[in-house]
Amino acid sequence: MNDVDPQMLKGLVTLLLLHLVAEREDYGYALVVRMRDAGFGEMSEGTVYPALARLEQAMRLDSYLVPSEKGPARKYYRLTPAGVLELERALDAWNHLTGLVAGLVSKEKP
Amino acid sequence: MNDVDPQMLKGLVTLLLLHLVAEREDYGYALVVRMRDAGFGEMSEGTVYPALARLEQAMRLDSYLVPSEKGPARKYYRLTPAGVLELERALDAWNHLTGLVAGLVSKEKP
DNA sequence: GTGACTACTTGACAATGCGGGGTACCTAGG
DNA sequence: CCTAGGTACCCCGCATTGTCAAGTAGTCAC
Repeated sequence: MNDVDPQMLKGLVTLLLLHLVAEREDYGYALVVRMRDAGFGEMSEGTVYPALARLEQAMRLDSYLVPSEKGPARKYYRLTPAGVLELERALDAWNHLTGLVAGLVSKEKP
Repeated sequence: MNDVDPQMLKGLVTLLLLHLVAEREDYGYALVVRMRDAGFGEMSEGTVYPALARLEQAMRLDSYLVPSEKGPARKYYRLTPAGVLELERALDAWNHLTGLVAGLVSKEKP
């Protein structure tokens, strides 16, 4: 019932995609579905595909095509070593950020 | 020693500013300093002032000038009723978001 | 061949953080 | 006087990135 603020998603998509791919190599459309299932329903293909392309161009991911019985070939993504590092970095940044915010905001019930 | 990912800050500045002003009515420059002290050193005046202006234009904040002994007049900000609601909404969105991410990411120590 | 589902891509658009510069006021040092 | 520095505000251009809509294609069922 709750929407996620689109602006708050910025920079998070990277973290999410790297994490999902780290869990299991997958292709774009499936990643969209997995994010939808995880509660990020607002994140549509127009968000995910460009983000994947950026990550690939930045050498955090690489890809390989796998033919599908049901439709066009699927482009699977896999973490590069740089991608693994980037995932750690992004996770640290996220934890750091949530820590800071929690420290600020939770002054009403100490 | 850790930088905050600029992209992850998007949409969060609003929440932070509303929260800080809710804690204590304050003026722009002081808010910049308070954010710096809170660990958001990257958030410069170029970020805060426009954000405050946006919030005022959106009727979440209103402002009044107070002369200062040390420099130009200070523009103090105060929450409007809509600002209070917006703060709650932003806080809910933030908690919702961190909850979703935590649910996704913390599968390595269940 | 039409429709539906899968799958990827692209483009115009908008929001917003960042950096640098600009204005102005005051105090203190030379 | 004039310069430096701290306070305080504002604005512009830039880059990043999410959104929405449209487009291309393949497969399958009717």
